[in-house]
Parts: sequence; structure tokens; C-alpha cells
Amino acid sequence: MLDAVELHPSAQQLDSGTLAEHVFRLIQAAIVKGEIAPGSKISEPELARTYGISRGPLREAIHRLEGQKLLVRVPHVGARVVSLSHAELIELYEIRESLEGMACRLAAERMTEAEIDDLRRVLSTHERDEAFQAGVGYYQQEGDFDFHYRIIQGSGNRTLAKLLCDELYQLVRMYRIQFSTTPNRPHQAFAEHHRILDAIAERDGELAELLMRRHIAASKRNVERHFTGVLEQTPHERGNA
Amino acid sequence: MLDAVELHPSAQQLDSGTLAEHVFRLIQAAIVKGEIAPGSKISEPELARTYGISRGPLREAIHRLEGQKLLVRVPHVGARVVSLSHAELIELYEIRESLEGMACRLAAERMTEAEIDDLRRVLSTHERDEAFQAGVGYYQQEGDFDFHYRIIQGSGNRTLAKLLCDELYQLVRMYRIQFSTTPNRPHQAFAEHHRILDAIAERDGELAELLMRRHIAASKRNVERHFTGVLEQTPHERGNA
DNA sequence: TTTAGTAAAGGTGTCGACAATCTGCTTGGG
DNA sequence: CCCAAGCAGATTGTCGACACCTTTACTAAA
Repeated sequence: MLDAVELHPSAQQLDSGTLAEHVFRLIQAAIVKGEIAPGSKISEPELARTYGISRGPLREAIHRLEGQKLLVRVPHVGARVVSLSHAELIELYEIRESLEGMACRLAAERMTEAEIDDLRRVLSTHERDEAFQAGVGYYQQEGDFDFHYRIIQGSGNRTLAKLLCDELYQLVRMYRIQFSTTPNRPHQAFAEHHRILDAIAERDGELAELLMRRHIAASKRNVERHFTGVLEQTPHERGNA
Repeated sequence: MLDAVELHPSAQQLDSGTLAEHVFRLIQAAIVKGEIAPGSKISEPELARTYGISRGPLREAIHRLEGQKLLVRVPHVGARVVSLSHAELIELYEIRESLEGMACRLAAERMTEAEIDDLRRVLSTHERDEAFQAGVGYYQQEGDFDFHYRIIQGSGNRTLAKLLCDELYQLVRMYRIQFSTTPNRPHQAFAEHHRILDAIAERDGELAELLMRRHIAASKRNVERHFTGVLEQTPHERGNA
């Protein structure tokens, strides 16, 4: 499952100082990358040994992971890595359609010219990426190197940015990685990103919102295609498989 | 500040069994009702004594309150009751406009006739409420007796319902109570609610979404009026006043 | 008088141990 | 042979204590 991780004495001080914060990031990365299988059970004593900490800070990390919807906790039973059903995944995309659509409209109205230039450079980087050229990948970018992330930050609505980037982002990223192996999708997504950027550069908020909503709807349909064929399995079975 | 609360031996077992869950609900109610002032500091030892529990479950309750955005925590410093700035409150309303607008459209498409009848009864109850007749109150309803809550539940998008009702709802309610003393707003809000209900009953999703967005925008303007006059104060000053 | 430094006090972060609860298996009965 | 009840093991929930950090008040020097 997971190799034992030694916390370097230096690493303990870094991040934001607390062990809970550090372990939180480690487990978060492990879940998003799929190193801990979706649906698998989280054992507090085992993880505590793995990371060399006590259960106190580990429990805090678990609570924060639950807040990011990466874990589902049941009282007196324990926590499991999330495994969204088909319906729940679609619901998540519908929420993103609404929220990121709004963010995109605001970004078109409020982003500075410098920020738009940065966004253009991000897209150029993606275009030159070798994984993208090969037709696989693209979506593995994170944070400031991610197109969606940048637009949300550019919306100027900090509350919205906290909601999308701090709470829902890692969950979206987890499923991005799971579904990243669609033949033609990367090139299509890049073209859509480019059209969105053009709308933002022209300060056309209405069009930018429409294009972003369509872009996410296209991703949603892409996910739906992945689900056809594994419909018989429950999320739980998929997780433990 | 807060009277000492005795946990009845019976109450300890109820709720969902755990002390953390129980204390979580108690503190949540105290914050939403304003019994703990916005911006005031949370002392773990003090609250632990107040509720007669140790710091362990109390810290879990604090983490969950932070997840509901009712507390803001700073590492090595502590937690404070949230006190939204003018800008943050407006941002929250913009997010609600987008999300509840979508929920209302979905509700118009997917609510059952029985659920619509229930919603009609909720509105009737509000109309007969004496606080409403007097021109004050109205908004103190909670959960299933709250018009917005019911519509979100009726959207059929359970992920959206968890986001709005489990995470943002108590924060919205907290400010509803703070701003509940506007002269004419209750009657206007009731009229808007009625029009929304009509659109839902006619299964006109597009209109229902439009009306809900306008309704929340009107509430936003109402809040903005409240803020004119206390603009010199920072949120922190307001909180400790 | 103001400011920098320091020390004490309070508070948060972390730990290890105990108690209550759930899970899975064994055992007995139908 | 199957099902229900009880038991053993493990896990989660809770507690009290200690270490480290932050804050604040006090002292001293400019």
C-alpha cells in the first residue's frame, strides 16, 4: 500500500510548522495521485506508524481531508477514500459548470492585462508539453500552471476561489488523473481553452462564461463515456478492486 | 459570555453518539444566534470547561466549525468567530446567486407534486407567522421550514445540497439573523418567494432560476444598505464591540 | 517618553494510554 | 445445513499531561 515515510528533521519545521499540516499534504497527494486506492479504508494506527506521528495530528489531517471531500468518515467506523458514483461525479461537474462559468465571466471583466499574458503563457507551455504532443496527459498540471486554477484566481472573488481551489480542486484533480487517458480529449480541450482565453482577452464576459460552461459540459460527457462499461460495479467494488 | 452547560447523561448518548458531534452542534447554534460575538476569540481550555469535555473532541468540533466557515483558525494562535467583510459578504451572495439559481431551475424540473405542495404549505406558514405579520423576523426559520432549504433539497443534486445546506447554510443563516431587522424587506421577500413557487409549479425552470437570482440579488442589495454607515469600522472592530 | 529586549504566562500542538464501540468469527441451536 | 447469539480482536473516541510557540507585560536603555 504505502511505504513508510521518514519525516526529515528539516521537513518537520517546513510547511506551516505543524505536523498535522505536513501529513495532511502528504496524504492528500497520495490520494489524488491514486497511491491510496479510492474506496479503501483508512486505518489510523497504520497511517500513524507510516508517517511516524501520533494519532492526534493524524486525526486533524483526516478531518481536513474530509473537508476537501477526499475522505468519507463514518462515526465509530472510520474513514474511507472517496469513490464518487457516476451520479455524484456528474453532479460535481454541474456545480463546476455554474461556479467556474461565473468565475470565467468575472475573470474576463476583472483580470489585468498582465494576468491575461500569464494565462497565455500557461497555454503555450501546455502546447509545448511532450505528454500533450503525444496525445496523453495534459491535465496533470497543478496550481498556477493549471488553466482553470488561474481563471478562478483571476475572478477576483476570493470566497469563490477558496471554495473552488481550496476545497473542490483536489477532488476534481483526482478524477482528472483517473480519466486522463482519453484518446482525443487533450487536443480538443486545448482548443476550447484557447477560445476561452480569446474571449477573456476581448473582455467578453458573456461569451467567456458560455464557452467555459460548454468546456466543462464537454468534459462531463467525456467522463460519462468512461463510465459506460463499468456500470454494473458499485463504487465500493471499484474501490477495492 | 457563555453559561456553563451541563451535558445531561441522556444527551450524551443522543445525536450521533460522539461528544464532538454534540458539542459541535451546541457551539454552532451559539455562533449562528450571535451568543458568541463575531470576531471574538475562541479559547480551547475555556470552552472545554464550559461544556465539560476535554480538548480532544472540542478540537474536532472546532475543525468542523472551520469547515462550515463559522470559525477562522490560525496555526499556533487559535480560532476566532468569523466576521465577514463587506466584500466577502457580497461575494457569498454572488456564489449563492449562481448555485441557488441552478438549484431552483433543477427543482422546477424535478420536484414531485407532493414536494411542491409541501413548499406551498411552508409559504403559508410563513404568511401566518406573527413575527412576519408585524413586519419583523420571517427569516428565523430553519431547515425544512426554510424556503431556500426546501428548494435546494428539491433540486435532486445531492452534492449541491451537501455544499449549500451542510457547509454554507449556517453561515448564511448567521447573517440573516444579523440583518433581519429591515423594515419592509420581509413582505417583499415573501412576494418574491411566492413568484418563485409559481414558476416551479408551472415547471418553468428558466423563469424559476431567473426569479431566484433576482431574489438573492435583492437580498444582496438589502445587505449593502445595512453596510452603508458602518464602513469606517473594520470587521475586527465590529466583532469585539 | 518611547522603544527595544526579556521573561513570565497563557494557549496551542503533540503524545501515550484507557474506555467504548464496531467487526468478524466461533459456537450453539433449530 | 443455515441462522442467531455471544465472544475475541481491533479500531475509534476520549482523556490528561507535557513541550513548544505566541502574546503580553515589565524592565531598562536611548
